[in-house]
Amino acid sequence: MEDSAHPKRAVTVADVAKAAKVSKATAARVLGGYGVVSAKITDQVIAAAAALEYRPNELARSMSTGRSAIIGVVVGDIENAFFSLAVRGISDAARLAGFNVIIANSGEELDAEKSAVDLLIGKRVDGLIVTPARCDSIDHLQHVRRAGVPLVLFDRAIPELDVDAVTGDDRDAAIVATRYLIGQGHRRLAYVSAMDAEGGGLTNIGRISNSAVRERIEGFVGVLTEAGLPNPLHYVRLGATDQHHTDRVIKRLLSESAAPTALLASDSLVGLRIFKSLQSLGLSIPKDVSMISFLDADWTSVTVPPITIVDQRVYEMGKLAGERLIARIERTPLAVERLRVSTSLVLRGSVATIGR
Amino acid sequence: MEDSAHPKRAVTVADVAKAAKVSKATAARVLGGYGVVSAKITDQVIAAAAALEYRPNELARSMSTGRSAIIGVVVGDIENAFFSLAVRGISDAARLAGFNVIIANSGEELDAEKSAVDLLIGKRVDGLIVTPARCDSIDHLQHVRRAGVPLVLFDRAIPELDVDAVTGDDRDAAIVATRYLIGQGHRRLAYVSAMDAEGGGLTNIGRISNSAVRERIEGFVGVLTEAGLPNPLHYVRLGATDQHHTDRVIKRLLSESAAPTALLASDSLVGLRIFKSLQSLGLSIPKDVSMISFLDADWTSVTVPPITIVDQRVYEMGKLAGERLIARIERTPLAVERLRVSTSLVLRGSVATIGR
DNA sequence: TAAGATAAAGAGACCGGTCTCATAACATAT
DNA sequence: ATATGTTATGAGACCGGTCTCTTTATCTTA
Repeated sequence: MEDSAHPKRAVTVADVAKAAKVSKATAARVLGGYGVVSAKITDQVIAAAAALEYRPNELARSMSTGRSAIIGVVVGDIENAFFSLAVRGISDAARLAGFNVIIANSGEELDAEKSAVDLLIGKRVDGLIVTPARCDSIDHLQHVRRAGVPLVLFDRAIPELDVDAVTGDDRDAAIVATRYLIGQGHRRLAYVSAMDAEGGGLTNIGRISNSAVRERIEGFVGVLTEAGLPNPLHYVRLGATDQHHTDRVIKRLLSESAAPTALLASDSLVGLRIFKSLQSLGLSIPKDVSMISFLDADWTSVTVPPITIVDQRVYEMGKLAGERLIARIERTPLAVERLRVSTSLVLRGSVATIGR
Repeated sequence: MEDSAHPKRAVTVADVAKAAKVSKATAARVLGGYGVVSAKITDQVIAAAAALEYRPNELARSMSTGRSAIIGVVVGDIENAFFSLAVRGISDAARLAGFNVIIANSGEELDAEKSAVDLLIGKRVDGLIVTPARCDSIDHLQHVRRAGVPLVLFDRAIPELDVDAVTGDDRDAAIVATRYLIGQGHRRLAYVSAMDAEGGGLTNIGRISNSAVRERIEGFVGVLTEAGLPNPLHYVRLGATDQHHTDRVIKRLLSESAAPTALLASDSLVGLRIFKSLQSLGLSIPKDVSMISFLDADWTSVTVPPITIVDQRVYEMGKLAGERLIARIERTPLAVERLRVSTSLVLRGSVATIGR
């Protein structure tokens, strides 16, 4: 009984060596799978290791080799379907190459992101995939580079940082979705994002610190402008951070004199909140308001009507990021680039055609 | 340029010590935050460390202290909302206590689970939370205990293994849901699970290797038996592993002569698949068929009708598991126990009252 | 002012692997 | 028989921290 009371020093190569009556170096060669050892001795060592239930101490191994076979991932919020799908893609790529994954959550907060990065560097991960919360604070990321740890940005690019990035083709996605809505006869469209509304209104798109958000808004605004629609910036609304705030944003938006007839949701969480807001306002989709959401989330296909979405192929994005990072870790010579994963519009039933 | 070309040996305490003109031991005391050092020397060392951008090597630290401040988590499938919520609960508990989390996926397969456990033990995690894929193969888990690593089981208990477990109150949940359906006048109910149907039919409940699944089925069958309803085992259907298989299971089930009027889905993924199956069969919920799903997933509240669910409070389960493990790691004296997190039935609109 | 107590800094072993280099044993060539 | 090469094993340094033990400097107190 009380197994755990005796912390029972773990079995080491030295123990195995002694049991097999060989030197530590020889036992290590067998157990570590390197160097040359005769068949007879190999068997002895393996038998001894099995008898003692030897398990290598990966920590010690990492210390001397300098490689941990771990890749670190810093995401905004694991609970978000976007990230959990991405993580699966990354994990799959990692496993295929013999790497493991440590996940850390930033909660989209810069400080948490910094300490997560520090911690993972401290654990001597072989490489890092980061979803930067902001693209204007890059000291900690530059330090990663200076430390010689390969880095791949995910979902958001930072041009000033000379490093690989895997993102969706956000501008294009927004353009396609917006054009589609205009094609269906909509003339007043709004883009709703969960980004924190610092100060409230949006004045300068260029200042948006998150490239994915910025590019989508640029695409959206660009199409509106190109179509000669008035006051596009007015139709970009931020701050849909939770159900309560979303309700407020949507309510205000729809009670304005030139209320939009179609809404574009920046991600599936915002989309779900908007859907619920509309539901609670007693509005029917798409009769009263049309909507399009980003990300092919579970819920979008079972609502009435099912939601037209921009499919981001997040799993592929994650896999690509993982593969890219591993290529860097293995020093494959590659130019630094931004990999864009194309998106596609999946038409379902949440967009009405407006008569002309 | 080419920062990463020079792998640039990381800065160590020795480097900092040299720069601060003190001994390695003294620098280590300052940097490691232990022992006693004068204010003046402390400042010198801190300044040197900052100038050199020293980052402690946690690997080395773990080697000498024997503690890694990491807890390992082996889950069935991160992509499943159940697990990603649980992981958030675990992570939150961990962060509060200064621990980090490594997540490994088993894909609900025993071999993958074994190697994940081995790997995490190899990384010298301070403790382990495992969702055992099967409750009848416990060698690898027993080895964890023998290695002196604290272990907490999650979602599924294994009585033969004298170790803490955090689960939902699965039997009770199934009983409450089943009784509710019967109370609404249903007389033919089916329980549909994603568990692999080895050989097809279910013959012996006691043999089900997953305690959560078994207890729910026991609860379900128990209530049916108690209500005098015929042939309860016949109404337990396994193998709803993907949309295709679920379609087949549901189609067959509903085309039988004594087809059920209500379905109980074992988790939210199965629930979603059932919902889609019913939709594609042109059946209306709850007019044609009633259903209840486990887990308060996103999609369940936005369907028409919204789905009545058994709320499992997964976040709390995860948090509890994390806290329990940390208590074990810190050698808090506690009796080994099974912690059951109670569930509650959330009535929405997917269950019809059948006239009598 | 010398003896003892106390505080601060240094020296070096240790954790458990990897890996270089030295050595021993044996085979082949001259 | 001696020189040379090849191969298997052993000895021990090293990775970057922690931590014990020793030494040195400072402070009391008689």
